[in-house]
Amino acid sequence: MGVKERKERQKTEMREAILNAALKLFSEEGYDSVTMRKIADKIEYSVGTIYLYYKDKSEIFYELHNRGFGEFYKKQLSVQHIKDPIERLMAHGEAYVQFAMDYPEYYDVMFISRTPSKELKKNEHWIEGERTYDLLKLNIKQAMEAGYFKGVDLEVAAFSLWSFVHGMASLYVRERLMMMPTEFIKPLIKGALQFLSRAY
Amino acid sequence: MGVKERKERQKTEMREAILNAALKLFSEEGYDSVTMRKIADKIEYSVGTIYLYYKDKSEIFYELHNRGFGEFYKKQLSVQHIKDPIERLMAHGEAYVQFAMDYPEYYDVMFISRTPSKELKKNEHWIEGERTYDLLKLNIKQAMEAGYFKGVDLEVAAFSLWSFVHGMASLYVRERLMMMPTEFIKPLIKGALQFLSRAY
DNA sequence: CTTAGTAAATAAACAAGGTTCAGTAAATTA
DNA sequence: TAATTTACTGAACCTTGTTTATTTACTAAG
Repeated sequence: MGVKERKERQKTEMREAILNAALKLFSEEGYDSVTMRKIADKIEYSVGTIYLYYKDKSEIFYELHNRGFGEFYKKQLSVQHIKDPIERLMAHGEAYVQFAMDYPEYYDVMFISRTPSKELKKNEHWIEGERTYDLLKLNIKQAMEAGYFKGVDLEVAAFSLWSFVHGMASLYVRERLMMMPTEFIKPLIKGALQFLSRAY
Repeated sequence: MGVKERKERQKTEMREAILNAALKLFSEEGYDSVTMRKIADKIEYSVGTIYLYYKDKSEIFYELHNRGFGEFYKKQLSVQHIKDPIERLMAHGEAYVQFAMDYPEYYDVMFISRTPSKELKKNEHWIEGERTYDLLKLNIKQAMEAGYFKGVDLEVAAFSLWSFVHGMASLYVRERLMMMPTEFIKPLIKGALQFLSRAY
């Protein structure tokens, strides 16, 4: 009788397998050069099978995009217990970059990869990102209440901090820091976060 | 006779025509949705003809990319006349981001795209970039001599400033600012540059 | 245990795009 | 004018996303 249940389970397992294969391939080669046939090969099924589980290639992308944001948000929350608003902001920034370094594939899909089908879901999928952006703004606001960021507009501050960490993250993920010795990168990032805090 | 000369001239004219058509199309529709057939249509020749002048689609792109790099460096230099080191640094940053906004396709290959041919041009490529990174360091050093950046390591400062402008540029180029009204983006960038200068 | 019906998976086919190449036309040279 | 070289063409090839007709595997009723 557990037939229906088993089928459900198998269906999600299949969707999972496709997703895993796709994530690996996307981060290794980028959206464009990943073909449906490569994904099919990786999971050892035929091409057509994938279309029984996902509408098209971009749907796979968006699913990964969403999961990435889920993980991401959790990481960001893990820093909220810190009392001092400045320390919390620093930790927030460090968690951001650390996420990119730990899960470069996800970071790539979330913030770097060219998004397929331009107009299609433009608004809808930013909602995911908005949560974490709001968290950043909250932390900045609290720092403001503690006397920091004097005379700075909240939107400007949020945009600045985001740009800053995204800059480091994306240079790292897309291997534009190759001319720096690996062991210097982490200290450089820490130093940069400290440098930025001079502006708080 | 000027036959040879005329042929040379016609050859460069043709290459130029292809480049112009391609640039127009690239900036209108983006690299991926520009087809060789569209370029051919635009210059009113057959598809195959293009391959007599350029090895492949990416060569057209790289040619444009190189021109972009030239423009880039010029843009950066155009700011060097500014006396005040802080104003100069601000203008430097603004020129950086403005370049990315004016030539998003160029910026993309220079600093975002995964490098297609592995080692092939990696070094040569970065040498181009190094020029402008050195320019940034020079400007920071001069600001240091004028009493700014007290207690900040030069490498950290350069990395920070680069990350910052690259962050803004790449969010813009890869369309991650879609949730902001277009007319707010420019002021936001200006505000961010001003905010960063508090750390100087 | 059979068998009709359903679900899952496949292979083949299509369209669109980058690229190649055999052939044609035009220009040049002799 | 004839031979040769150069420029160009467009059909054909290959890859990739997607669809569809068909086959295979499974399920459940009789």
